[in-house]
Amino acid sequence: MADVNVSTASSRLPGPEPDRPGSSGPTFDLIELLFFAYRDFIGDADEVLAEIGFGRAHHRVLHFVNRHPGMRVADLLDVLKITKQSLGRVLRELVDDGYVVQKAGPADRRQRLLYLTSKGEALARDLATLQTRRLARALTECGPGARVTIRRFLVAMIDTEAREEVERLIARADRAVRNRTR
Amino acid sequence: MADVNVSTASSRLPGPEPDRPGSSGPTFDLIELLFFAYRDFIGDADEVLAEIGFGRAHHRVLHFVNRHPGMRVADLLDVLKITKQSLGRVLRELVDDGYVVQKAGPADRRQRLLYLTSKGEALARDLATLQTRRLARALTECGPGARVTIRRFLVAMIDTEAREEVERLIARADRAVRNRTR
DNA sequence: CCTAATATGTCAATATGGCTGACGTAAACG
DNA sequence: CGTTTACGTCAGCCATATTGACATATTAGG
Repeated sequence: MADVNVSTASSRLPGPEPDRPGSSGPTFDLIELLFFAYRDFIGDADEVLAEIGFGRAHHRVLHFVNRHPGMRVADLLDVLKITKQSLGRVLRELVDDGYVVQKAGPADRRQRLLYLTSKGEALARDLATLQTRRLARALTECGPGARVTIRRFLVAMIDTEAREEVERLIARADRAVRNRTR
Repeated sequence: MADVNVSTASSRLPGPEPDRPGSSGPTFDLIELLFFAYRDFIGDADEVLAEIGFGRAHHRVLHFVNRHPGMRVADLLDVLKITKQSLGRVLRELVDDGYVVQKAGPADRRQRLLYLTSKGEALARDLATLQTRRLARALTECGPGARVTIRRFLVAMIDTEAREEVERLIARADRAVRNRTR
């Protein structure tokens, strides 16, 4: 893999050379801020989840099923990029506890399309509210127009190969929400 | 290519509608983008780390010790917000493999001040380079001025109680780096 | 000086959330 | 038919986190 070359190539001694890639560069503080920001962003929901014995894995499933009612298990695996064995455990707990239901696909009955129960929707809404609140607060502090910049930045941070799919995913979910609330 | 779609997508109106009361909120897409952006941001380093049998925990320690040479174990625990038992294992591996050294504090000899070896610095630099490169690319795509907005956003996402400490941490590290490279 | 507090390390047990490999079952497809 | 697809599941492993208890050195205070 190309990363091996990176590792060996830059194994020179650290010195006061002017072109040190890690030297406070213009983005070094952003690395740390991203770490702290993401930790706190996730932390809100973690507390709620811990109370009912769930973790982040459950949150991710709740979130995406909520955004994409009727999505297939395979789709979820693709989005989360985990194995079906890993997902299986989490999904079973969510189903057993009455947060998620699975219905056979109308056209292809092998599919187990995923939906949230009202209980699941309530939890997903609570979690989303916490994160939305933090985001809204942050956006307010950044002033108007910041949203567009920040959205563009987040997209630009995603692997170029994955961007298109992510954008499609979001657009499709937004369309679904529009239909539901119409 | 994908970039065309991205630019058209992000020049569109973001989200369903800018401000819709009672809906899933205008920040819903940002929740997902943050998830994907952070995953890919971390993913670069994960690959390198996996090759030498390390994980994210090692990365975090490398990063902060690199930024704060001579920091105490207690400081690290405070920053990472994990238990010393968890840190212990990771730290031992890093020391055993020659990435980190511990020296007794000059004033208080109970302290084991943490430093990177040149080997540790090389690895930390490699990892930082990957993340810095992604960040720099993303900032470029966002145009000039975006950096300020994004930095402000990331700070605003941090718990208000923790912000001051984080800002101090970053400022101190930047100062240290400036002194080292002078 | 002795005791208490501090900084750190470590042992043991446990949980979560990933992973691989192998196998089963039902349904669709050709 | 037989093959492929969509999904589930069993068994075991690994990484990272947790709590609780205890050990050791060193500093600080009455």
